Amino acid sequence: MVSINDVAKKAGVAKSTVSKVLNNYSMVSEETKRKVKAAVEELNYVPNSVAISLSKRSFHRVGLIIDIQHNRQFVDEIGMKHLTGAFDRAQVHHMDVVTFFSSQFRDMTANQIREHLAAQRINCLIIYNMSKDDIHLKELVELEDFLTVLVDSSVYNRKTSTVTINHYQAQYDVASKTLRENDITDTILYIAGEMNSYVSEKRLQAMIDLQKEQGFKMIVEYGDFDEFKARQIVFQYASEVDIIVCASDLMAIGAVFALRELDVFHPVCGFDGITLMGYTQIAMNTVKQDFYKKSQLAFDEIQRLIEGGQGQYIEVPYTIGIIDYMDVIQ
Amino acid sequence: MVSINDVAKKAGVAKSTVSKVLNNYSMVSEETKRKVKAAVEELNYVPNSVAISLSKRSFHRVGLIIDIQHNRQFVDEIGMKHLTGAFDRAQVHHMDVVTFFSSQFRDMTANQIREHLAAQRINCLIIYNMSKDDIHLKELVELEDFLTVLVDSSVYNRKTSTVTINHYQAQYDVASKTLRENDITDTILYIAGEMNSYVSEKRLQAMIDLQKEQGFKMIVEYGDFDEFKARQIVFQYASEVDIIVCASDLMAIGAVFALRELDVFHPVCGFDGITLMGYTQIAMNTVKQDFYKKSQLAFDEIQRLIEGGQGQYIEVPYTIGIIDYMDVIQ
DNA sequence: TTGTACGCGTTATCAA
DNA sequence: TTGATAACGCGTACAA
Repeated sequence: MVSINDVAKKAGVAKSTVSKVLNNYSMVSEETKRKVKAAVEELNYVPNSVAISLSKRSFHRVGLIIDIQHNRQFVDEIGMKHLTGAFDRAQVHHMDVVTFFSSQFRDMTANQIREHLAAQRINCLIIYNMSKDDIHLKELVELEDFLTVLVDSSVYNRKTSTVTINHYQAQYDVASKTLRENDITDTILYIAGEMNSYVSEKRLQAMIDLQKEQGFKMIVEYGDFDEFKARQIVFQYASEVDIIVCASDLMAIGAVFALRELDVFHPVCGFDGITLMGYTQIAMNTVKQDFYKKSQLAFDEIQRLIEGGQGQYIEVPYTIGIIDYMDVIQ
Repeated sequence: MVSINDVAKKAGVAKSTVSKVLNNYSMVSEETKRKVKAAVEELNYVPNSVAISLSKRSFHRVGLIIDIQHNRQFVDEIGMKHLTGAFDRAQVHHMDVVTFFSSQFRDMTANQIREHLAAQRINCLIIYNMSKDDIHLKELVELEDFLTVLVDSSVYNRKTSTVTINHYQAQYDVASKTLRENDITDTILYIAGEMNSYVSEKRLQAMIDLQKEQGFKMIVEYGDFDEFKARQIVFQYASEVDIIVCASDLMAIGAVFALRELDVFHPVCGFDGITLMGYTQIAMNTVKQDFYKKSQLAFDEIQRLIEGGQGQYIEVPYTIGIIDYMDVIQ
């Protein structure tokens, strides 16, 4: 490979001078600049980011922590959109990115995670869908050793921002819209997400408040964002309820398919606005959010934190509606 | 962060001794081993992989090159399975992994790509679905500067292996099975993949040979693996054909939905066995392959090449069948 | 069996 | 404005 020494030799200057040209130092003559740049061009020289990150104190490598359970079979389009959104911005900002699964860290203490990340010279973190069960990850965020952006969480401090939609309001909106559109709203089955997930908690709270306002009967069951569990919950309660509100589209799909097998109809609404919904050709209300953009925004927020900004809470917009096949294919 | 010096100090030995213990050198006393290991435990020491890769010649970092077009809306479950499969094995082998999109390299020459990768100290490559349009990527493979595994391609040389299913045989099998199961097989519409894709070429050849054997009429159109294009091709030819064979499931789904809108029925078959198919509840024959396992295997093959193995052509199994919703959810 | 010194590619600090 | 030299954290010949 071509190193800074090769460039220096070709340009007839010292390697420290090459470094100065490359990093836009002011105290360097136009003549040397020209020579160095010519040599760089000719040799296809690309600075070694590994060496830079070892040497430079201010070099930033971003760790992406996603929570994909690839043992489950389902389509994980959300994870992919998170990744591509972040990778895209990383390229623009010329930053290195390393991907992790949160499952890797489940058996580690906060300090162990910290050293593990530091050992890869990672100093920035984007954590997607951090659960309260990830206690050590949460601890890590509170240590404030890394510049962190949480996606769909709610913690923030000096060095930590959160990028999220308003899960409370969104759940409230999609549920109340679905109620308005239907006559019999006597009993509602709410299939919540995971017991210890930040977003699940907020969505559940919205349902509880809605119930207080409108005074319907509500059965709450945790589906753990698992399509199969949602399916089984529906088999259990289908006869007693009028409307089913789900905390995720995947569970909503599981619910609708279960209802079809039982040959009964109840209105169902979902949450997330995943593409998959378009293919099922189920017309249900859901909360549409752009995971790709949200992840891009999270990366830009990392950039802001690097530049010295304080951690903050950022709310991104969502819309309520039906996902149609035609929306999905173009 | 904790460095090897901290461990050495704590254990009361030289840092080179620590290094020897960590890398399982034989010439070291049980006593020092014990001391070093105790210090490592206590300090949560994790070796800095960035420094290792800079220093050690034999350290291996693997670049993953995937070809996701995230501008298109469709669900990209295949890409995600490729990534998770590779990440999984990387963890087992304690190797660093860096992800790239092939689109990043479209405007670069082979030499530029080489320097770009070398600058990140990458010496191994897994390239997914390399197209013939990626001429510079292909050139790069031929330079043999990297240990490379191609997934679903056909090139191989001393330093390059290919992991793939038998695309020719699979296309032949799924098409002839679909023909057998239906009476009217007068005219077939074959919606091929991309003009310059290795796999598309092989799949098309299978159809041409099948046509010679069975003597039906065949219309061939390129759908570029694009669901929307497949849809439009079907609108154009639906009235003239009896059976539609597609080179991908996504195009097959596009075809079926188009037929539904036209309110006509023709048998359709697909290729890949994606989970998405289960949600559409379309009962069609397709080629089922395990992208997750294939990617794991590709990573293990990298390991074999590292250990000095020669590049080879590896065929993995596939099955023909229908993807059912129940298969998909558990 | 253990410790010393150098190299990997880069940036940062000084002296020239 | 430039160039020599010391870090960064690690592995590894080679010397002790």
